Order: sequence, then structure tokens, then C-alpha cells
Amino acid sequence: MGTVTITDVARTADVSAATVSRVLNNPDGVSPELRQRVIEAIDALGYRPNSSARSLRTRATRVLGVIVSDVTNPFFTSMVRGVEDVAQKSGYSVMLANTDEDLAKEQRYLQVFAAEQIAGVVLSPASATDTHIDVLSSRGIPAVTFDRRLRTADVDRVTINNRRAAEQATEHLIEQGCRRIAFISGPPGISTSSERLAGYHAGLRRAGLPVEPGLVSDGGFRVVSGHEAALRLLAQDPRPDGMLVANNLMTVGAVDALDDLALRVPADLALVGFDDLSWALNARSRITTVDQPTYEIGVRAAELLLGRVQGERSPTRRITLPATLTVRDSSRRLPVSGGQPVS
Amino acid sequence: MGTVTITDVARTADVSAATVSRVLNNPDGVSPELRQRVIEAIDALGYRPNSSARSLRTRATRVLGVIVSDVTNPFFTSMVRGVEDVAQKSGYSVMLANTDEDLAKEQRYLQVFAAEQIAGVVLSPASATDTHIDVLSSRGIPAVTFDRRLRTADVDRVTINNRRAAEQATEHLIEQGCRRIAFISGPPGISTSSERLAGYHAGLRRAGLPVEPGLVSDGGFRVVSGHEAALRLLAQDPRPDGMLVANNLMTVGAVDALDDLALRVPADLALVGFDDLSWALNARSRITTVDQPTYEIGVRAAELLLGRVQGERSPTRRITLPATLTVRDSSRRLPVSGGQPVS
DNA sequence: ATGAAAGCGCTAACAC
DNA sequence: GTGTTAGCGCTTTCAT
Repeated sequence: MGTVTITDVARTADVSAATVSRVLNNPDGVSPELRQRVIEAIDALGYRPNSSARSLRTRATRVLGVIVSDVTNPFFTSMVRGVEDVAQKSGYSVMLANTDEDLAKEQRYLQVFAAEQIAGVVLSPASATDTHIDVLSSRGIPAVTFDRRLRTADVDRVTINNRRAAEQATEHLIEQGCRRIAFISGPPGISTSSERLAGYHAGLRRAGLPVEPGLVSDGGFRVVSGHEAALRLLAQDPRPDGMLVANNLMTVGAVDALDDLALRVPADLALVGFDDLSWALNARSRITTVDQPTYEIGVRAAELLLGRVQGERSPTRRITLPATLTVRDSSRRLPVSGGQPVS
Repeated sequence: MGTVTITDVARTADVSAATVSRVLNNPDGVSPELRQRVIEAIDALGYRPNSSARSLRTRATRVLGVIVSDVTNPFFTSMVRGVEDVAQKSGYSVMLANTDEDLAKEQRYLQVFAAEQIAGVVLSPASATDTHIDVLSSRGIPAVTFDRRLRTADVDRVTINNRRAAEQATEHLIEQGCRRIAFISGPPGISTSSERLAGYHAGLRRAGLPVEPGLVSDGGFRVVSGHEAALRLLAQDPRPDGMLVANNLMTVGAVDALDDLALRVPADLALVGFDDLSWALNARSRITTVDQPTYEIGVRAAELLLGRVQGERSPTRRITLPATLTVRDSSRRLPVSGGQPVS
């Protein structure tokens, strides 16, 4: 009952270990009869290849690394599940790391992954410019970014069109009659932050509205920072009549701030957030959101990555998935119809 | 610039590979001078041990497996972070798996982990009785459960006192004047479900209130099921005047249901939930909750597990961490003071 | 198409 | 205290 090795299988099937190995890795190179015998022996013995030995020999593991900036945010974990499902179907495991938007942590995990000879990495980088994925590329380990992109490295990525999504959200607010639209941005240096900010600006410009820096406040993509930013923005006179928030957690904080100030949505202020909020107390709040296909983002990222892992050499791929502006009560001041596609 | 191996280090430091290995694994067995030279060589060359080779040799990885029943629930991911932080400090990586409360998935991951010769596993089992951790124990791989426990296996665990927590929450509702207290339970077969249900019953009994089966509804630990269960329970006549909900996501759903029915909290119904809700839109809803020390649960579980991994042979350890009933607006019908410890 | 043999990088006996 | 040696389980030339 000790470990069953490839030699045991070979002996049972009365073939060499090499043949067993071939059956496992390149079934076509073995005659049907032998293949059959080997498979039976494997089943009979309950043989499972030792992944350490395999990795040692091939210099590659069957593990994918996933680095997200906040594991406690369902937005990211939903993407991770997409990665996980695809990976598992292909016989890969997933190793998850959390960076808390901390560049040093990200770097450390990248190094760990490289040292572990991980097959490939999917990540949502904590910075669009200060990245250290070169520790991967220098070892030939492929990487794919999801949700965010890297400006300083040429890497596959799967994102939504953040600029356009923010622009449409802004336009929607303007259509609803808003004229002073505040924007709670993400931390500077992250692609989604700058792109969504750019989209917000574009939306204002297109409508001939002034771009007022005082209407923008940086948040940290977390509940508290959204709360603080909203309080800051809403203290202004004249008060904003619309607000766009760059991620889900900050939207939660912003709603809290509105409650603090006893402001009614959408009467006093029309609100639009990013990302699904169905895990939050929102059925009644009915917040209008830019919904991203999170699970599918993960799926596509994993597919891209596995392609690279398996040696695909095509030029850098950039997948842009559609986001949808789902209009709900929080921004509805005029009679409007349901969801409208973005990008 | 290919991979730096232990032989390279040995040559540079002018010692044998065995000495380098000793410096790495058992520094005291090497004279200070040699140790120094080896360390310098390691730094100079940027040597990182090949974990596959090491695992192949030692028949053990430096990886911990973590199996949770819902990765998108911040309650679990917060615990995972506790595990992660402890693991990393000890040079272990973490492999995360998600089961969706699906026993088959759990079993599959357990098998994968066993095959990967993972060092140890922390899990929140999807069933208190139907478990397959014997695939671990039969290979000498230690396991620790967190949040939940296993009735049919003798395993280390770290939990709160769920029975007592639910009992105190129930007593609190009774103190606030509730007489018909509904309970939204978790899925049957999970220890937290049955223990919290037992606590709810105990609370009622202690106050001389009748235990009415019609006031209990099973939910699936998710938002929708909480919503459905609440609608079911609130359709009764006479309507419940209090409600206890067995986890965070279901509480979110229950709040939605209350809104659906235009019921006010706490006037029409006093509400108490389990687990932190600060990531949800609750600053204003101000839901009274039984708060668990999630991060610390993860920390303690990891410490326990690492102890076992390192050969600790003590009898089964059961760590019970304190939970706190944090009274907020949703259940406050009488003037009451702040938080009170539970268990 | 199949087998024999070498070796991936490391650790653990065993000698000295 | 240190070096030598063997071998973990697998894949991959290289013969045949």
C-alpha cells in the first residue's frame, strides 16, 4: 500500500516504464494492445503519477498561479473561479495569492511562483507600470493579466473596455439630468483607475460639461475609502447631483455616505457603480452598475494562458469582453428601459 | 544563467552539496565558517532550491491545501488570509480549492491534494458526516477543519461555539421583546447548521417559548436562499417578530425580503445575522451580528496544521475562539449597551 | 513500436 | 563536521 510507481505499473503490464510513460504523455506512440494493458494496470493499481518527479524531469509543474489584489472581494474571486474551472479541466491546479494592492507582496509571489517553476500566471497587477513579471518571462513562464493591464510589458490580457464603460455610465447620468457628476476613482497607477477616469472625462466633454478636478476623488478600491471619498465629494457646495464609483466595494461605502448625509437616491443624487453588487444589501438599494462578465474573464484568461503554456507562439493577445450598464433605481430619474450593452 | 543548482553553490563555496543541503535544512550541523561561506555563495548566485527535487526526495511538499465551501464569500476568504499569512511565514505556499458545498468536488480536491503529496490540509467540510479525509490520513497527511467540524472523524479543528452563539443571539431577541422568532438555517448536514439550530432551540426553551418547526427554514448559505427562506417565513400569520439568520449571505437575502415586504427593522421585526457584513451595504442597515474572528480562525488553524506537519503527536486539538454578539439597530427595541461576548 | 539507461536536483545514510 | 554515494519517480534520448 506504499506509493505505486511507474515501475509497478510497468511490471504489472509486463512492459517497460518508458512505455507506461508514453501511454500517459503521448498515447499515439504506443500500440493499441500495449496501451490497453497499461491502462488496465494503472486502473488496477490505482496509479497516480508523482508530480514532483515529473516536474523535476520536465522542469515544469502542472500548476497555474493566480495573483489577485484582494481575495476578499467577490469580484476577484469570481474571476478566480473561472480560471480554476478551466485549469482543472486541463489537469492543472491553481495556486492563489493575494497582494492587497501591495507591490512588494506581488513581487514576492512572482518570485515564489518562478522558483516553484509554475506553468503560468494569471494576475491583476497592482501597478500598470511598476511590474516585475520579468522574473517570469526571463524563465519562459507565460503570464496573462486579467481585469487590469500592464503598460510597460507586452503581455496577453483580458479586460473590458473600461474607458468606454465609464463613458457610457457618465453619459447615462447626464441623460438622467445630472450636471455635476462626481467620480470616485481607484488608486492611481492602476489601469482600470486611469481608464475609467478617462472615460468619465470623455463622457463629460462629449456633453459639453466642464471637467472639474474637484469632482474627482481617489479611493483605494475598498469600502472605507469609498465612504471617505463620497463624504469629501458630497461636502461641496453646490453638491454633486450624480456620482460614478469605480468599483463595487467603494460603491458600498458611497451608499453608506449617502445614508450618513440622509441623501436620497436618485432624487438627491443619481448613483452608478462598477461591478456586481448582488452579494451586498442591494436588492432594494437597486444600484445601477456596470456589470462585468467576471467568471468569463477568468475563463478566457485561463484559456489564453494554457495556450501559451502549451507552446502557442502567436503575438500578444488582447481580449476585450463586453460589459453592460444595468440601469436600476439608483440612477433612474426619467422613464428608461432596461440594460444596455457597453463597448 | 540557466538554473542555479545546489552543485553550483557547493562548487562556489568549495564544499560538498551535502553541506549546502545541511545549511539549508539543519544549519546547526555545520561549522560557522562553512555555513557563512555557503550562505554567501547562495546569495551571490541567487540560488533557490528546486522544490520538485526536494519533494521527490523527501516525499513531502511545502504546500498547504485549503478547501473552502465558497470562495466568493468574504467570510471564508478572510479565514484563508489568516492561513496564508501563517503559512508564508513558515515558508509554505497555499493552494486554494473551492467546493461550492459540493461533496463530490470536495472529494476530488482531497484526492488531488493527496496525490500532490501536499503537506497538510485545512478545510471547511461540506458535510459533517460524509467525509473522505481518510485519503489524507491513510497517507499520513494531517488535516484541520475550520469553521465547521467533522462528526465522523477525529481531526483537529478551530471553530467558535456555534451553539452558544446562536443561543445568546436568540436570548437577545427575546430580551428585546420578540416572541415568535424565526430561524433561517444553513444546509442540513453541516455542523454549523445543526449547532446553530440547536442553540436557537435552547434559547427558546430557556425562555419557555415553544419550539415551532414552522418557524425554521433551511437555506443554502447564499443570498438567494436567504431571500427565499425569509419570504417563506414572513408569509406566516401571525408573522414572526424576530429573526435569526445563520450566515452572512443569507442575511443579505433576508434584508432584501424584508424590503420586498416593506417591513421595517426593528419595528416590525428584529433581525440578527451571523458573521461580519461590513463589506455589504450595511452601515445604515446596522444589522446586529454574531461576529467571528475569521482571520484568527485561519491563523490558528494554520498553526495547528503546521504543528502536525512538523510531527507533533499530541491528541486531537479543539480550539474554540470567542464570538461576539454586536448589537446594532436591527434588533434594538429597548435601550441596550454595546457588544457582549459570546461563548 | 519498444526497451535500456541516463539523469533531472535534492537529501539522507553511511563513511571518514 | 564533512564528503561520498545512492536513489527518490519520472521522461527522454538512444538503440534495437
